[in-house]
Amino acid sequence: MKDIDIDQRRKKVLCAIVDSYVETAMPVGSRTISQRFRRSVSPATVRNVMADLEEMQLIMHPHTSAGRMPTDRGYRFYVDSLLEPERLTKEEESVINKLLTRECRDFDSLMRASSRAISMITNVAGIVLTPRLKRSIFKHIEFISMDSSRVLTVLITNSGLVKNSVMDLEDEISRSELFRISEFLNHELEGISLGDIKDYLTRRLLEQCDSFYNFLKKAMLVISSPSLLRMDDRVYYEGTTSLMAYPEFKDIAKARLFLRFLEEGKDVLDLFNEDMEKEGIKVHIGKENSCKEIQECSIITSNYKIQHRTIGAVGAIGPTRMEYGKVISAVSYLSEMLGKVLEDIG
Amino acid sequence: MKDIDIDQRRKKVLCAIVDSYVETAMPVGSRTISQRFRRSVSPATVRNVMADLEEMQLIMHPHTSAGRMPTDRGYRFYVDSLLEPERLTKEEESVINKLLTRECRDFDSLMRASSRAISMITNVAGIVLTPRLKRSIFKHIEFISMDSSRVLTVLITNSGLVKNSVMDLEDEISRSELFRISEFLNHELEGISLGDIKDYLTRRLLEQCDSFYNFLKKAMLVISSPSLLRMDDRVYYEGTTSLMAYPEFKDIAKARLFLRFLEEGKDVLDLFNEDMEKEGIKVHIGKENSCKEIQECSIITSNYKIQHRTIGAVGAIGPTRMEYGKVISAVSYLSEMLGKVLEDIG
DNA sequence: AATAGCACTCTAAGTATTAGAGTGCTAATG
DNA sequence: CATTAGCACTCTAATACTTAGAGTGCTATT
Repeated sequence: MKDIDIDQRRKKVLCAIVDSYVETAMPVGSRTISQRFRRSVSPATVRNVMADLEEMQLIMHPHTSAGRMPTDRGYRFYVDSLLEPERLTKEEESVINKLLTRECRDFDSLMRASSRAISMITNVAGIVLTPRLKRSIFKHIEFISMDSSRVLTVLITNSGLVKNSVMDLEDEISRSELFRISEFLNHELEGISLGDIKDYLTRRLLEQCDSFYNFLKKAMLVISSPSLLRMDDRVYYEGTTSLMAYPEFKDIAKARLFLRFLEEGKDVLDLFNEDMEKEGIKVHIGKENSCKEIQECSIITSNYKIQHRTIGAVGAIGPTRMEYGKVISAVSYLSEMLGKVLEDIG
Repeated sequence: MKDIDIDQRRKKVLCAIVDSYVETAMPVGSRTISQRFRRSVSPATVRNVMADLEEMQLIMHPHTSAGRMPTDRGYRFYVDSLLEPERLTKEEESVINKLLTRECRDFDSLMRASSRAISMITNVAGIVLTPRLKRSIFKHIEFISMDSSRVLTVLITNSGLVKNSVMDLEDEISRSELFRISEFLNHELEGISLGDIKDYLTRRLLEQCDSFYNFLKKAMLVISSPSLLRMDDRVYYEGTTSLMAYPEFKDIAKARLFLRFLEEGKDVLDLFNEDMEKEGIKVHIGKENSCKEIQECSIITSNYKIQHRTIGAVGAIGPTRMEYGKVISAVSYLSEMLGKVLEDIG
């Protein structure tokens, strides 16, 4: 190893430190690294390299006589520059495939199966956001009379999401009118994204006059029913129990704060929504996260798409000390598969 | 206190031990009890009573020089004979009411709000089972064409549960036939419980002959679509994070087993299903539970009803050391309210 | 530049000590 | 006779003390 570029060696050492620390959760000593390289370098040399890496703030000391562990910056460098892309094994892929196809009948199950799939393969918590209603595309609407004053609206989107909501009509609109409205909407809104519907109808409204005007207005009233297009974006997560086995969560108070953070859901939702604007795999490491509850955690996210349109996001969360390679591949693969499954059932 | 029936005193002491232990989680000494009775009895006397209670296996010693704590039998006696029924405060009731009415638009939210309501008020985990499909009553069915081969079935029950499921038709049944089938079913099945539908149709089938026979057979095929009446009974639970604050869960390994137990869900479902056959509030204390993961926990369950028919169950789970009075009232009140809310939206 | 050697540091695990909370028993008391 | 005071005894949990060993950083050597 003598004639290797010094920077190359630094990289290798950092890599070894990360790998070893991820595996054992113990600060890594120079002896260990030396052995990892089959003694082709002495511990003393490794110590010198380590001193350099520490100066670069890529690794740190918990105390004088302890080994080194990666800093957030260290992980960042590892993820950006050292990690070569890997694929899940055939077995792992088939676990995901089976789970998704088995549970795809019902939307709720599919979401839960997806988050469970990630957590099973990566051993960290899996997170799945339901398809954003606003990004989904209108497919069909149908009104079903429940009793004298109430109507069940069934809205079908291209993501296979069927949204039921009950409307109180109070006799403003007759049944026959409602039937005409549904015919009109089904014809008119084909292929329009739910987020654009109101704008679209408003524009139509301005173009029209007289007799059709009132009809359109009623149609608009119906489609604007608060519960119908209301965001009920939900965060599914699973696998927190596996997380509790990590030494990082041995302090139950910390574990509790973390769980509360997930249970609360708001911040998770915001984070994922923000990430959804960007393409590809996103990685947030430790202190890079603005929420203090998860500053010792890392989050990996990815979008899933239907017909090349991003409609939702999946991800994983666990301690900063995680197997980034595997988690990234799992999140990536799942996002792809979930898109496909949704496309099939949509 | 001298001239009080000796049994009466034992009861009071047991009661005091339970109350104090529930509050502090520390074994209760004779001094403490004596003070609780404003020194009307001396610690020595209390010690004698305690010795009796211990002989009856209602309380125990963790070790010689520690105070007493209730045994499972002790809690059982406390719950059955000592606890007088209490009501939630107006504030607590209004917390439940607000939560349920605010989240009642959508079924999933309602279930989650219910479990959260229990956990918020009792500080233990709240559990809610979705209305059993088989116990619900048929209200309306509608078929919506999705594409050439698939049909979305929308089944509405009296519990407001709207069940969507997709059917692959493969041209066995024409659209017009399907329409006639829905009209037939809507007319015929009014008021029949979903669990009885198959039997009912089979009976009808045997009565009929010739032309109508084939029609009935197709109707039956449709209603028997595996995903339609398939049990997808689900367990909602919330409030596990509050649970983690209890000293009982300071051992993270135990906490993990417990969480896994809930996450798994199967055993919870079985337990609640079994309890559903019985009326009123059911209490399972510690070792009375057959699942070893929860033998240091107690479970309180109650049914909820629509039109006097039991269709589901709610409950709470926490450490045996819980405020039984409050938890029982909360579960009881919630089950009542949930039934009402479901009746309203059904 | 790489390595061996060595003094030095710090933790974590094990051991010892001790204060005090609480008991159970016995004898005294109204 | 039920109740109580007194007292010796027990056990825990907290604190302090000790020590082995893992690992470093520096210096001298190859």
